[in-house]
Amino acid sequence: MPELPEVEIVKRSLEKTVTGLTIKKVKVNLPKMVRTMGMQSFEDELYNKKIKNFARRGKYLLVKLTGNLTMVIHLRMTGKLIYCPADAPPSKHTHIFFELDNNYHLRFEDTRQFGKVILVPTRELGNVTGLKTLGIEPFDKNFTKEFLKKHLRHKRAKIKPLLLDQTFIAGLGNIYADEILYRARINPEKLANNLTTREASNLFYAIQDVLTEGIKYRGTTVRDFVNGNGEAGRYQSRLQVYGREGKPCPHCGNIITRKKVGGRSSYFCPSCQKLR
DNA sequence: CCGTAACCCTGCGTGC
DNA sequence: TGCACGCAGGGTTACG
Repeated sequence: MPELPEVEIVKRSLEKTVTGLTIKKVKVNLPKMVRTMGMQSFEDELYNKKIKNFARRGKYLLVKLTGNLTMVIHLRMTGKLIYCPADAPPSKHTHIFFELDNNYHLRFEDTRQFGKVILVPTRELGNVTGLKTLGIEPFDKNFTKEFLKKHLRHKRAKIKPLLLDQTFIAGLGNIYADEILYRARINPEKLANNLTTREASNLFYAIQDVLTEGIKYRGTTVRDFVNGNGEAGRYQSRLQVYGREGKPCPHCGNIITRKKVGGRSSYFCPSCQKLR
């Protein structure tokens, strides 16, 4: 499931392959995957637009095009962007074809159809639902341990659901949230305002370190994540707790538990991450 | 303010 | 072997 590191990896691979190319034709097989803001036709508006550059905000990928247009792409759980030769056979879940001027395609595939591609005039990016309410970037210079501590102080929510709240910090999903809490030795159900200064500080470093490692290992492929070239990530081999229910904690050897917290499966070590 | 659940959807694991 | 079922998941929205 693409979280910040996976979206960053997709961004970096597409930057290399499709920057500077021009979209010659767009074919949308599943119209609900697509939306436009203030335009009638997704296909028509994209005709002859050149791909200028890429950006990422939280789990959103932003594709900047000529004509002052931006494509806002959210992969949700199973969305993929694949750069491939025009004659490569499409998968049965390929919903959008972007035909480029070099006889290659950029394709959007999404098994579960939760993803979205929104075409928007760049000046209206601030009106895109989800994007406009995003919280701070984990690698923003203003995201510091003081910032984190200060904002945790008056939150009464459990820390895990809070980490997943995109309007608080942008880009964390279920896998990295569990890995971060494990690294910081914090129980997912601990209330945010009960975290000590030390714990808040540990949490801050865990957020940046775990995400940095996720990027370094090119993302986590649990089911089917691939980058823009169809290559899997390698961070799944580094996971300490996520998906490891019943297995020994790498630190203390006790058994890793799974429990629903805020409606999401949460994996943690009950002895390293005490509620206390 | 916070928690819970529904919604969108397909694939997969489980149990009969 | 096959079928029915339930669960998983991100983010938004609705409701208590």
